Amino acid sequence: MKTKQYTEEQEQIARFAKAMGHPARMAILSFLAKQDSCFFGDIHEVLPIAKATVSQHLKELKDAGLIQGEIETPKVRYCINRENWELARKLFAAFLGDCKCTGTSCCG
Amino acid sequence: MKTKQYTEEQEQIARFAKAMGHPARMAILSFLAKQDSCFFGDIHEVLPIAKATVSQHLKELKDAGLIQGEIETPKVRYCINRENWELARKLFAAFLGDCKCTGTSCCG
DNA sequence: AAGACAGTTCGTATTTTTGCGAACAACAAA
DNA sequence: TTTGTTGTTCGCAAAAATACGAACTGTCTT
Repeated sequence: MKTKQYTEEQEQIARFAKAMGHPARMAILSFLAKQDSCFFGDIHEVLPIAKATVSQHLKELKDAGLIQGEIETPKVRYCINRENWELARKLFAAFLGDCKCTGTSCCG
Repeated sequence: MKTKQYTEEQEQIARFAKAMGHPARMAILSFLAKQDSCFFGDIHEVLPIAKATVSQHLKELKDAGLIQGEIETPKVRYCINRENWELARKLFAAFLGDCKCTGTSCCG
């Protein structure tokens, strides 16, 4: 049907997935997931990109809800947003675990 | 370090995530995951976008390895690529299940 | 007041993504 | 041979993503 939009769940997973859809952002998330928290500078240090670009990627991850940051003058502390991280974990697990394809009439 | 690249795992998750990072593609994957397989026309029918656009999204999902398609003249049958789907399931589960953040020194 | 420090924001350039209609290809049916 | 059916590909336009240096903000330190 041409009128129907996408479900809220599809859009939410797409939002999370889009945020995770860049190697630099995956590296940031990996780095943050390994510890309780860290500063912008620590993140910048392990990435091969300019600080302005790091800042932009952090903003996107924050907008997607996967991380959060707070000023700890003169630095900025970033960490995983545990609540949404858990939501993402559940959504991806449910979605990817729900394939009905048996292969019996499948391509290949 | 400015010289290091991203890990293969980070790039692989990013590839899958990028493919899933659009509502239309999530809708396609949802639709395909519900059944063994279906034709292009069935997919086009449930999406609010032009067939050329649907074809493009299908191509991206295929390039990412999440689906596969085969000609069944005069139609084209699409289905989930079970092998990579399972790989994606494992990668996302491992990644999202591996957060060390305790909240003890976390923002918020 | 002047610097130094830690990040963010701005302006800009390049590339990629998204979307569509029109044209096309392949094949079956009339 | 002409027509119809099913999708893909092409060409284009608009929007978004990516990346960077320069400039800026706010807060300490001197």
